[in-house]
Amino acid sequence: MQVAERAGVSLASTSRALHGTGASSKMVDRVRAAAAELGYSPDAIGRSLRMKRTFQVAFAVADIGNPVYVEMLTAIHEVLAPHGYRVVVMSTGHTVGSTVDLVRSLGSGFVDGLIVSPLRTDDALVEAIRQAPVPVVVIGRSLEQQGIDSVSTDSAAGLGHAVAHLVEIGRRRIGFVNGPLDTTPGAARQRGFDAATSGPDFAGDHAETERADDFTVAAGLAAARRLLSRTPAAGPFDAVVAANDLLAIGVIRAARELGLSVPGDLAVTGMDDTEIGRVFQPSLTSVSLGSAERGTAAARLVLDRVDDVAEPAQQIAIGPRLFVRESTAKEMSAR
Amino acid sequence: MQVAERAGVSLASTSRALHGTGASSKMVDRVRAAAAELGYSPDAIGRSLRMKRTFQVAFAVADIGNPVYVEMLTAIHEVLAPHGYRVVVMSTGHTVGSTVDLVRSLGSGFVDGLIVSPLRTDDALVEAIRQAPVPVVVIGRSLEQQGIDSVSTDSAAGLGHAVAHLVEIGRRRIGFVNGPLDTTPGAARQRGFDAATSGPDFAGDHAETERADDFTVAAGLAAARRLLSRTPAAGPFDAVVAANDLLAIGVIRAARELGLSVPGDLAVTGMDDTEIGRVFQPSLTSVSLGSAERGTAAARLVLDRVDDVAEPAQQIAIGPRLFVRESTAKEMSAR
DNA sequence: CCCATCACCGGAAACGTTTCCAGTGATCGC
DNA sequence: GCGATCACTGGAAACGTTTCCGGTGATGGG
Repeated sequence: MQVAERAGVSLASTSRALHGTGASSKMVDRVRAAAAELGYSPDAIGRSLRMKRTFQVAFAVADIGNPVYVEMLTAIHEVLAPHGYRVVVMSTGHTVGSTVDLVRSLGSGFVDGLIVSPLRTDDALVEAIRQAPVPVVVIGRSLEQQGIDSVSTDSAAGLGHAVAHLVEIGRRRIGFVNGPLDTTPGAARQRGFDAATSGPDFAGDHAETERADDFTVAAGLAAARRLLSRTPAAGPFDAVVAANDLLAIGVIRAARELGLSVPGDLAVTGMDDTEIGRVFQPSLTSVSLGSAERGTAAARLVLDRVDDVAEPAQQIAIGPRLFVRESTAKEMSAR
Repeated sequence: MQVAERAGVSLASTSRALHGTGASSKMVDRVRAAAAELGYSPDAIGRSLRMKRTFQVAFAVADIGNPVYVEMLTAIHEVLAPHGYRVVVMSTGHTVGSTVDLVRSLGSGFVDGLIVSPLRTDDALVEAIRQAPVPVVVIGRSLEQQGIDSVSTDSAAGLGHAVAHLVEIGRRRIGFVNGPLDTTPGAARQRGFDAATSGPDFAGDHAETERADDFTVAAGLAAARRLLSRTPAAGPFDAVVAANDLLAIGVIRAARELGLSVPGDLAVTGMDDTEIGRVFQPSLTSVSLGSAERGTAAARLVLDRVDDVAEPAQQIAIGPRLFVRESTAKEMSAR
C-alpha cells in the first residue's frame, strides 16, 4: 500500500492509525498526513473481505415506484446512513418464487442484512428466510409463529377505523373497493372490512365489496363504476372505503362522472396516507399505516441483528391511525 | 473452498466450471452438482476483490422522495438489473460540499459507477467528478465544455412550450411561480420564462414572476396567493406557469381560495409530468422532462463506460414534451 | 512410431485490508 | 542498577475469488 511506504511505516500501523486504535499520536499524524497527500481512502472491498462486513443493507419490494415503499426507503436510508451503511435497492419480482430466489442470493454475501416487503408469502419463502445467512426483516405480515423478525401493521384494524368513522358521521350504506385478494394486503383488508361490517356492532344498513384488478387509480375508477351502478335495496351508497389512496382517487373520479359530490353525496376514505392523497382536492381522509415508522423500525431492527447475533425474533406492530380530511366532511346532501 | 473438495477438483477448475470457460463438460457437471448439493453461491466480495468489479452502481440525489427521482431510480434499476448490476441509493445532501464529499468517497471503490443529479453545481464539483476513479454520469445540466458525461434536458425550452401553449389558447397575462433561483433547475426555468416572455415574439400582454421558497405544494400556495393578489395594469392574470407539478397544485389551491375557476378563469401548467399531476382534478397540463428516459439513458451510458474505458465524454439531451390536460382547456370565463 | 499440437487441469499468486502474535525499546518500581 | 511491565510497532496470515502459468495426458499427422 502506497500510504504505508510514503509514511515509512508498516501496513499494520497504517491500518491502526486510520482506524484509530492502539497507535501513538505521532504515528497517527504521520499516517494521516501521508494519506491526505495521496488522497487515499481505504478500499471498501478489501476491508469487507477481511471484516466480513459489507456495510450494506438491501431493501427489496415488488415496485419501487409505489409511494408507500418510497417512504419506507427514505426512512430506512435515514436510519442506516448515519451508521455508515449503504442501502441497495432490489426488486422481489411479483411472484413468490422470484422472492425466494432473491433471499437465496443473499448467500453470495453482498449485504449484511435484508429488509423485504413481499406481496405474497408462502412456506418456501418463510423457510428461505429462516435459512438466510444474514438477518432478514420482513415488513408486512406478522410472522410470529415462524420465528422471523417482522414489522407489521394491522391494516384490518385500520379498515375498522375507517368504517367506524363513516358510521359516526352518519353514513349507512358503505361500499368497499379492494385490490386483488391474492396479495397479502388485499386479503388482510378484506378481512378487516368483513369484520367491521358484519356482526351486531355494525350500525350501517348495507355493506358490499367490489374488487379492482390492481391498486391503481384506473382500476379504482373501473371498480367504482361497477359498484356505484348498483343500488342496494337499502338505498344508494353514501360512502366508499378504498383499500388504498390511489383506488380512492379512482372512486372520487367515478363519483364525479356520475354527478355525485364528494363528500356531500359520497364520503370516501383511502389508506396509506400518501402525499398524493393529502394534496388532492378534496383532500383525502386516509388511514395511515405508518410507512415511514415501519421503515425506521425495520432498519433499527436489522442494525441490531447485524451487531448482536442471536436474540429471539421480534415482531413489531405499528398501529394504524386515521387522518380525517375533506373527503369525509360531515355535511351530507339531502337525497 | 468446500465445493472444490466435495467435487474432488481444484479451486481453479471450480471457478472455471462455474464461470463457464475452458472446462470440460464432465468437469462442469461434477462441479455444478457439488455446488447444488452444498447450496453454494460464489462470494461477491472475494470476486470483487479479484476482478476489480463490484457490480454496483450508485444513484445519488438530494431527496429520494421526490417523484421525479423515483421515476429515474426505477428506470435505472430496470436497465441495470438485467446486466447483473445492483443499485445503491445515496444522498448528495443539499450543499455542493456534501456532493463533493460523496464523489470523493468513490475512491473507496464500493461501486463501479455513479449517476448523480446535483441540485447545485460549482467548479469544485466539476473537478471532483473529473478526477473520480470511476465513471460518473451527471443528470441535469449539460457539462459539455467540461468533458463530463451528462444527460440533460432543456427545461428552459420546456417553459417556452408552456408559455406558447397558453398564448395559443388565448391567454395574455401570464404569471410564473418559480422555485429557488440558486438551484440549477430554478435558474434554468427562470431563464426559459424570461426568454419566452420578452422579445417581440411574445404575443401576451403581461408577464411576471413570483418566487416560492421551495418546490412544494405549500410554497406554491403561498407564492400564488402573493402573485394573484396583485392585478397588473393589463388586467388580472389569466394563466400561471408553475416550475413544477407540486407548485402548480399549490397554485390551483390558491385559485380556488380566491374563487377563480381552473381553467375557466385561470389556466395552470406544471412541469415534470408526475403521476400526482396526472390524477389531480383538474388533471394537470405539464411539461414532461422525460425523467424515466433520462434515467434510462444515464444507466446505459454508465454501463458503456464501465466496459469500454475511454471515449470522449458524451452529452445526451432529452427533449421536453408538453402534455395538454384539463388545467388548460380552451374555454375561458368571460370577465 | 515419434513428435508436435492441443485441451484441460492444478498450483500459486494476486487483489487490499484487518488482526494476531511476537518482538523491541522505554519506563517504572524496587 | 536491574528486572518486569508496558506501549507500541512490524511481520505474516487470512478472507474467497480469478487468472496466469506450467505440466500432463491424449490425439493427430507425418
